[in-house]
Amino acid sequence: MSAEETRHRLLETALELIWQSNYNSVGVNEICKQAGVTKGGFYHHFESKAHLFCAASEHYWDNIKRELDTVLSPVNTPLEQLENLILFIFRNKFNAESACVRGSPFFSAGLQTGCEEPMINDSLQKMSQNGVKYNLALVRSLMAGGYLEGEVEAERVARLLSQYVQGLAGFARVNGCPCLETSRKDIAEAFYRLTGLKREYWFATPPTWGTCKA
Amino acid sequence: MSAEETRHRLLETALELIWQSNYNSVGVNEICKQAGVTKGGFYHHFESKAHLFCAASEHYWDNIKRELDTVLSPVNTPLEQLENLILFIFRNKFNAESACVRGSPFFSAGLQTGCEEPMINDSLQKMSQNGVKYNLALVRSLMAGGYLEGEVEAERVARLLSQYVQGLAGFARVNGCPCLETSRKDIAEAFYRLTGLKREYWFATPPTWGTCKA
DNA sequence: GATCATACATACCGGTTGGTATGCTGGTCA
DNA sequence: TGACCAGCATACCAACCGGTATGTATGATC
Repeated sequence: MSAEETRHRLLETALELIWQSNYNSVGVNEICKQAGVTKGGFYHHFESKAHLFCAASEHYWDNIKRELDTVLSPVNTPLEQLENLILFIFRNKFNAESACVRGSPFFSAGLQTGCEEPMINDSLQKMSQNGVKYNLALVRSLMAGGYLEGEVEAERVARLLSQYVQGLAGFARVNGCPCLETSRKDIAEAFYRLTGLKREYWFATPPTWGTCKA
Repeated sequence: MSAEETRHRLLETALELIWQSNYNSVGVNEICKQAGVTKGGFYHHFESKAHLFCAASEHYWDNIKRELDTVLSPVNTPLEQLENLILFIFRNKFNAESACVRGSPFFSAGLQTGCEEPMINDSLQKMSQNGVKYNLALVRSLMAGGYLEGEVEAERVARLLSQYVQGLAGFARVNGCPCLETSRKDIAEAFYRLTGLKREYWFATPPTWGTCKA
């Protein structure tokens, strides 16, 4: 196993484990064991657990960003962008194969709060604000296209969307995820309502990005 | 200090501490120290940390329920109920004096997830579903009063509200809470949008329950 | 072939965790 | 007056935590 691969596996494993629970309850030992790396290896690549977390969150965002840029690509119409984003969030929050809730460790970053490390809080904040930016872009293009009704304050609506997305995973995790179709409808309807999308466009646009497995 | 008072102080302290962070990162020692109770006292009253948590969540819900029954009292009009609930959530999520985010440990229960104890997950689920029930009652009375536009599926909307509330604290915690007035407007607008409240009623109803300090 | 840095592996550390065993103390009751 | 018991207080435990000190295998460089 090469050095780069070791590092990569630590990042991915940390994501996967924190994904399933949270920062505080995932130990370095567990990450190492799961990744097949010894503690010496861990601390060779990362200064501390907090540093790993920050590196992992950046690594995660790199992937997300690439997908989001596709989802919200200008080649798509605003309505398609909206539908694609809904689909994207749905797919990132729920694991269709195992019908369990993954919960997106950083996008819904608040789940991790409560740790004192300022470095981590900064990292989470950056991640969250990145999400708001993409929502803002979407809302603005919907506005420009005349798809929204009433007067819309774009920044506020973008924030509302982020707040909602933030809560999605937590709610689903606590209450279980009995019906994936329901979850997807929930997300869609929340986005329609929160953006103020005109009724005539509700559930009117087939998604163009990727395929929905559920 | 009487036995009942000791127990009560443990419950309250546990709430306060978990409030500020989460279940995993709050230790029994810290709870005891903060409550002025020794470990022997703790384990005299509670079988385990998990048992304390469950008892605390029930204790918390007892208080919340009493407030919610006032907030959503039938003597208030549906619009007043809506505004009161918004105010209630605002006051429970944000601490006006210290301008910090409290985050309501059980109402937005998902913040705590990631611990393996099934007993705790059950407790959180119960708490979350209680919240949905109250949202459902509100939506139904808004429906009956003709305050909503379009066709509304009450259960879904109630769930959307809970999902949103769930995310509020997490988002605010991560991103800070620079302006309380903004936060309150966010909550209000999200509730108006998610319920589908007719535009003519937006920000039209002065709250009747308690007073807003912010 | 000697040198040397990278990339780990192993063993260990002090501190903290949830939990327990036991001792003590003041009030209740026969 | 002595037995009894709830209601703690104190001391302690094994397990685990994040982190470190040190040893070693391996490939590149001169």
